[in-house]
Amino acid sequence: MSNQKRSGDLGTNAEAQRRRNLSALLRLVHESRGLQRSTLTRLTGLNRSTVSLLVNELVDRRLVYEAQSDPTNSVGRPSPTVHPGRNALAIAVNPEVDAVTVGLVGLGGIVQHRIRHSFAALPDVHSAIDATASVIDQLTVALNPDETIVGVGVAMPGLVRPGDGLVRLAPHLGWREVPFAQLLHDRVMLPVAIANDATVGVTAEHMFGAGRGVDEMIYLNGGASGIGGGIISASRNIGGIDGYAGEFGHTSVNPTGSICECGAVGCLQTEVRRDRLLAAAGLTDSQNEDLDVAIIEGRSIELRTEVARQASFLAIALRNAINILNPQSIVFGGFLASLLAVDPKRLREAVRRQTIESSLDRLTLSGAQLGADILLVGAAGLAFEPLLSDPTAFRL
Amino acid sequence: MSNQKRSGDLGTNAEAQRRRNLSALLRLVHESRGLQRSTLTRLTGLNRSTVSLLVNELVDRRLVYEAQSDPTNSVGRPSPTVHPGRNALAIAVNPEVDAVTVGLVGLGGIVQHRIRHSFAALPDVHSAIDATASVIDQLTVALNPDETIVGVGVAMPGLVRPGDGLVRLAPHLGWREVPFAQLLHDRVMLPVAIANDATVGVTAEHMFGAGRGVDEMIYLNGGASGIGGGIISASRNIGGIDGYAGEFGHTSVNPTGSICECGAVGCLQTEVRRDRLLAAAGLTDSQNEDLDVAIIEGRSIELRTEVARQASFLAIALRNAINILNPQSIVFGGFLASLLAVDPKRLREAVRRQTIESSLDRLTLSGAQLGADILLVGAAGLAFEPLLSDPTAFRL
DNA sequence: GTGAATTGTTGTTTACTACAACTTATCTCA
DNA sequence: TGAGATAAGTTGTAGTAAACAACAATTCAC
Repeated sequence: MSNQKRSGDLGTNAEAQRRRNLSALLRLVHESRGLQRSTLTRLTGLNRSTVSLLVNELVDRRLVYEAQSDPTNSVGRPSPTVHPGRNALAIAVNPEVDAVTVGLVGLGGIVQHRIRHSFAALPDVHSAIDATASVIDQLTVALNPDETIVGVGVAMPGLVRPGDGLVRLAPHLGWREVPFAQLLHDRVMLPVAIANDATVGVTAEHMFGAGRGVDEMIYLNGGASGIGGGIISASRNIGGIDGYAGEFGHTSVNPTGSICECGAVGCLQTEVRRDRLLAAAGLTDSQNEDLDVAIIEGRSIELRTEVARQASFLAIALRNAINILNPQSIVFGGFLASLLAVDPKRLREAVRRQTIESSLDRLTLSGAQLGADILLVGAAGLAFEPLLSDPTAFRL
Repeated sequence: MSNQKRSGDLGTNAEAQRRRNLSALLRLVHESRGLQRSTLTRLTGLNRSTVSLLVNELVDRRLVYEAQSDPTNSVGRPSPTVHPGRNALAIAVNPEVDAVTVGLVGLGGIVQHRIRHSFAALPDVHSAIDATASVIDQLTVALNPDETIVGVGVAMPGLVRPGDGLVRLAPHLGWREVPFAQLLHDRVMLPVAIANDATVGVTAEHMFGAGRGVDEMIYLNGGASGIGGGIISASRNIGGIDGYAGEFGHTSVNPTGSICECGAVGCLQTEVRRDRLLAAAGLTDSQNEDLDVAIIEGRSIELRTEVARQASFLAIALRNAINILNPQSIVFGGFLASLLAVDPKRLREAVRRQTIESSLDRLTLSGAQLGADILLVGAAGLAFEPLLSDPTAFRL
């Protein structure tokens, strides 16, 4: 590559300008899953003729395609709709304790295939890599010749070092200092990007779910293994210096509470736990699909009491998050969504009592919208990132 | 103004490119207080000849000036040093309960004059505006003819709505819904920008103080009226949707603590308080300059006990902040700096016990460096922002 | 004092977007 | 049904900004 000039530099030259403009257009098309060329003109502020040239370049590169728009009943020449191209695909991977899920995802965040490979026992790194790689092979073999995998994105339940994708610690998988990205790359020979699962989740909800159009949001997910979170500010992910930001599960809500695996006392995730809800509901671990219904129905006094107890601890964590980050939206996933849904007013009121009035004015609390696809969509977003930030490097 | 194209748009045209490059150069010169042209070439990645043209344009606009560099003992033609221009000045304002401080600040964050106007009693809005405006008049009358005030920046102890600069609530001044920016603008006929004092403080420490070169930092300031904070992530201020982010003083550290003026229980600032330290040190409110020395010396058992107690609550707040934001640096101002300085290892150890190991690896805890100037430097930064982001609009 | 190294300067070239004029497609209303 | 209005795609030209290359200036090393 002869050109030294990359986006890390502060200056902008003509080539960088075109890269930026193509990137802006492709991102808009990706995030909206298709919009009119005239809308692109308005949103970018670029001249009509320039948008025409740039869109044509994206069409040439097969990154987008144009189609007639639905009749709009308005005067003037109809503007074609620009859709995300169907040939650029990403592989999304989500390793868990009992399975690895691999998805094939298109631009626009559309999950086209999903394959879940179950494990009989907690997988070690090599069997996880083996399984993942063989599922990826299976997916890539089935591709049409004109379809291209631009990369692999992994949503990892653990702490991941950005840059090299080293998994510092994945407590529930029992992994420590595992170069997962490198290992997977060596097997599938595709670019591999990794991030924490909650980080990936917040990006997905921000782009395609409950956080659309929201610039400042927090995502909190409650799973079997604890509570994870991600932060979006100014429409960008807040990762912190090592990518470990968003660990709301380890914030203090009860200084007299029990000891967390992290060593601290009274973490949010030692007090707000799915297993306690399951126990209060009289369900076993395998019945966790029934938990949401049980919570909403408030089946027993024990369950209602536990729900109320956990909601009050959750409110403390929310108070801290709100006072620190002043978000516009907090989105709840997993069983936390049920803790909200069972009585949204109660949770909101509990938070209201603890926060500065103004901070709550424009805040919405809501459930995640992407369901089972959230981590696949988010992981695919990691894989698409190089394409979106520099479309000039890709021609399908 | 005939050109509709402004930076809010996503697209980039030639004019925007030049604006961005001039802005990048001027920011570098401002933040470094002077660096060599060859360094600018390296940092921006632009061509030598381009930097030459752009710097000349900034010189023409009197925003920077060039001077011979000190001999460097290295081969090659010496590169001149580009210094921030001396003619562009900002007015910085910091209203407090007993006085308003007004400063005259140059590019590079250099405070040239500081005038403190004391109030006999808590000022109402109009007397505060009157006093501020008259001090500003006093400063502007004394200017040389070639010096220009580019704007006024205000560091406000309270919640400020970005955009229109409405002061939603300044509890200690007793102000509520005060259009301070508008009122001051009407009097001095200069652009007025306002932000919360801690927000302004973190920007100042980030640019010129303990946070230089740090991309992810938190600033926590302990004053008579409580604890405020500001957040920098990816080198940008995190304000939240209404600019109220960073209110670490109202995060929960003690669910069984006392009731805060915000209505919640056990806020950091109900437990970590300057007045309790003064009382434990046997000092009156007017002796607060002696407090820092007393804390460091550990004058009495009462004081040492209170310091230890407050440090343990501070550690809980830090734990939460670290787990949420994963900062590289936390900078302490006011009496919090003394709570750190009296035993940095103890505080760090208390935090270590509560946080994920990896999050602490690269974290530094340190005291603020800018001293009394911090709010003036930060407020001036608000006023300089339009100049820095679009130097093409200014010619002095 | 000569050569190597680094950087400023100048004239030319290249690339990208804006602009203006024209064309196309749709709706409205007589 | 057709003229006019409106909106937007298309095309050729122009303008602007940065890169590039060659040269000049300055310093150090030997």
